[in-house]
Amino acid sequence: MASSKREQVLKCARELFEREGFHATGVDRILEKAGVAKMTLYNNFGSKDQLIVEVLNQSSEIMIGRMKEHALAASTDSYEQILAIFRTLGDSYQDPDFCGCMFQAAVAEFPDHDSAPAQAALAHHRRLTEIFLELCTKAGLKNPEELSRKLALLSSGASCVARQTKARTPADDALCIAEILLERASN
Amino acid sequence: MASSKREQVLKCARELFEREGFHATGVDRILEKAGVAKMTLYNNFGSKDQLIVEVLNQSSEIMIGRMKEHALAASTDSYEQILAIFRTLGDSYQDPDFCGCMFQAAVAEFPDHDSAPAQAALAHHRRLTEIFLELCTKAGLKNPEELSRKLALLSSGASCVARQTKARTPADDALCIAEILLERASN
DNA sequence: AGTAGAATAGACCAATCTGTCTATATATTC
DNA sequence: GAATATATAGACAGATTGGTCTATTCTACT
Repeated sequence: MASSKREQVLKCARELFEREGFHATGVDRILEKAGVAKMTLYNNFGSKDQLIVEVLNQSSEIMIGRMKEHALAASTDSYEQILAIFRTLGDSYQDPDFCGCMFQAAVAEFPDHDSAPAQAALAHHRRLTEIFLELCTKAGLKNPEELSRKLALLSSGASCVARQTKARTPADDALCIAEILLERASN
Repeated sequence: MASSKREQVLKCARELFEREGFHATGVDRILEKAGVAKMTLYNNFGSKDQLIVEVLNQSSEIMIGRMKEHALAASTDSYEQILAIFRTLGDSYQDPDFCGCMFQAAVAEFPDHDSAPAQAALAHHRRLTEIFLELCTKAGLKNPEELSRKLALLSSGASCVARQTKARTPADDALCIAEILLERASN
C-alpha cells in the first residue's frame, strides 16, 4: 500500500506538530512515531516544509468537513446550523487532539506572510469565512459579508483564547455573542 | 551603563522574536543586531528561554501601559474608555512593529501549558481581562465578569485574524461587536 | 518465477543551535 | 592610579537539525 505509508506519516506529523509545534518537532521524531524510514518521508513529500503544508491542507479539509457534517446533522435550517457550529466548538476544545489553532500556530511560526504555511493558514481562514457567508446568505440575514467575517473572528478568537486558558468558557462566550449577532441580523 | 546593554538586548530580541518567531531567531542574530557580546547576554539572562520570558513580560507591561494611556487620554468615562481601546486596535495593527499576537505566538511555539513562556502569555491575557473587568465594573455594566471575558476574546480574536489577513477589518468588526455588547449591558 | 518499484536501516554530511571558556580590553569607583 | 566589575572577540564543545546516499529487503504484478 503506497498511500497508507503516506497517510500514516501525515497523521503522525499532524499530531506532533499540533502537540509540540512545527519547529520543535524534528523529522526524526515523526519517523519514529510513524515507524517509517527517512527516505519514505522524503520520497513522498520532498522536504519538511512541504510536509507541513500538506498537513495544514489536510487538516483544513478535515476540519471544514466536520463543521459541515455537524451543521447538517443538527438542523436543516441555516440559522440553526450556524449556531450548531458554535455549539460544537466547546466540545472540540476538550477533545484530546484539539487542533483548532493549528493555523494560528502556523502563522506564528512562519511569520513571513508569503511563506507556504502562512498562505495555507490564510486559505483555511477564507474557507471558514465562506462557510459562514453561505449559511448567512441562505438564512437571509442582513449584511452577510460583514456578519460572516465577524463570525469567523469569533470562532478564531475562541479557539485562540481556549488554547491559552484551557477552558471551555471562550466557546460559550463566542456562542452567546453569535446568538446576539444573528438575532440582530434577522429582522 | 550596565542596564543599557540589558535593555538593548531586550529590545532587539523583542523585535526579532516578533518578526521571525522564537525558535527561528538564533541567539547569534540577537547579538549581531544588538551589537553585544555573547557573554553579555548570558550573564544578564542566563539562557535564551529566560530571555524569552523577560521579553514577554516586558512586552506585556508595555502593551498594558499603552492601553491604559490611550484609554485615559480618550475620555474620563469608563464606557467610552472601553470603546477607545478597541478603536486603537486597528491603528496598532498597521504599526510596523505590530506585536499584538506575540503571546499567541508564544503559546503556539511553547505548547506545554506549564512552560514559562506559556504561563507568561496566560498572565498577559489575565491582565488584559482584568483591565476590561475594572472598566466594566466602573461603568456599572451588567455581568462585568462575563462581559470582560467577551471583550478580551474579541481583542484576542481581532489581533489573531489581523495577523492572518493583514487587514484592519478585524479591528473594525471587533469594535462594532463591542459596541453592541456594551449597549446591551448598559440598560 | 522473475522483475520493477517501494521501503528499509543506518551511516553520513554540512549547517546550525545553545551554551561555555578564556584572555583581553574598557569603564567605574575608591 | 590601583582595583573591581563589566564587556569584548572569538574559539570551542556537544548536541541536533534537515537532508542525502547506499546497499539491502520486501512486496506486487505479469
